[in-house]
Amino acid sequence: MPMGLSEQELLRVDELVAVRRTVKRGASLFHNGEKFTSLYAIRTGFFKTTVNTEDGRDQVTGFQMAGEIIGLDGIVNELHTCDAIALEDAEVCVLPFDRIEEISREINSLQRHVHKIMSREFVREHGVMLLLGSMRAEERLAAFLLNLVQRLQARGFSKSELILRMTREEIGSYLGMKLETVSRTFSKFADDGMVEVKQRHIHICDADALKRIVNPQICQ
Amino acid sequence: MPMGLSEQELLRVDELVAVRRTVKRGASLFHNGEKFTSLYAIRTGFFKTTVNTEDGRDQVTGFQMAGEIIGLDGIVNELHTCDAIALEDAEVCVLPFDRIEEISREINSLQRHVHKIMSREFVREHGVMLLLGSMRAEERLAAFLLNLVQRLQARGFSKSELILRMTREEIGSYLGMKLETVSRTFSKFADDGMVEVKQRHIHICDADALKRIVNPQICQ
DNA sequence: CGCCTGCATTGACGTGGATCAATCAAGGCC
DNA sequence: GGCCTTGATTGATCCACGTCAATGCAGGCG
Repeated sequence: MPMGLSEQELLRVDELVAVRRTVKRGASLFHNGEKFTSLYAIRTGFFKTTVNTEDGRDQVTGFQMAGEIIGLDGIVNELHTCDAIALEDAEVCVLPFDRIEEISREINSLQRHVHKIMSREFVREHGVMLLLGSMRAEERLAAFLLNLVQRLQARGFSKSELILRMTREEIGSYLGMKLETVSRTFSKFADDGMVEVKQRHIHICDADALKRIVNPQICQ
Repeated sequence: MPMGLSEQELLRVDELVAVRRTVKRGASLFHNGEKFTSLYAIRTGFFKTTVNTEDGRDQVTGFQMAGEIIGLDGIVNELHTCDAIALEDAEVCVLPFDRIEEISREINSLQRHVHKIMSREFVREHGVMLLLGSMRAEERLAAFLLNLVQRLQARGFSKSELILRMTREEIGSYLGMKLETVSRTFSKFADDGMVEVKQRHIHICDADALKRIVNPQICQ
């Protein structure tokens, strides 16, 4: 949330984030095709977003954790164009979009903040496109792990220990590979001593080695 | 541009789009790392945007034509995070971003319009992620051609005839495949009588067949 | 004009990851 | 406890696409 607001401005923002909603593990926050009214700020829990085409193709477009915003795709057509599914019990703030627009007309720093959130999402998606378009399986999984652990660390969790909230299949869908390949690549990383893998419990032993996989040139 | 503005509002918007800039073929509109100040609305010409990592990886993230907006990625960090290169001589409107924010605080429909432009870009990128993550080479190229021709048609051009402004390598970079595969896939489409290909001149003979490649189930 | 340069095409071959399939581990439930 | 379901691992095989390399084609220029 933006900084340096007056007391009155803070009140306005507070009322924006007043409404909460809980989502059980496996349940959806919104579905493809539903009317778009609000963005959602994740307070606790973990989500995936998936797009699906008429012909049954289906892909995970992102994993979101506490502090992140979902629903941005719905603004254009006032319809959500993806599904948001909770991967563990979650709580979100409901942010009615017309209220966001209204308040951000009054508070410049909120307006700027909203724009930055959107822009950050572009940068993230460009990263995913780079990953999907130009990396090999090992590079993808290494990049994925490093990204996850970095975001968790920013939230105060360990930078070497994590529990995956998603299945191998969901990871594969996100990274454009099959679940078997995800599993094999985890095993290879484990054989090479870079990580320890016990189902969804991951211990990163050698983050630098993972970085070297993603960035062979730079990290020598 | 948004509709239903008063005369005075129109004046405000007009002054926003007053400054023009021309970009020669091969030249850049902005570069990765440059300070972000403005969005750009393409008036004429054709651009590609590319992201590049420190280690020399490089990927085309999109092709933009008249009427489309580039530069959205720069907002977060006030730095551009990709390059925009003109693929033919081009002219753009320079839209200083702080002016956009200022005016959209006054004119609700402009604010909404800006948000929709951003959101549309998310939807587009989700489509690209789906393509990169789950489609095979023929499906990718068919989807690419259909998308291009549809956008050209919306601008009043033929829906069956087009001239590619980019090389096979750039297409491949965008679609996550090698230029040889792009070329071979074009040849295969030509053999099957779906398109005629003469270098960069493309004639689409059977758009439905292309659609069936992308969407086997639906289009029978 | 012939030469050069930058794309594009095409062929031969190798490989990374998909596919198919069996087995295993961990809950959840009666 | 035994049973069932869901997800993960691992092996064997296959093929789509990448790689390497030769050739063709068009435009620009001395």
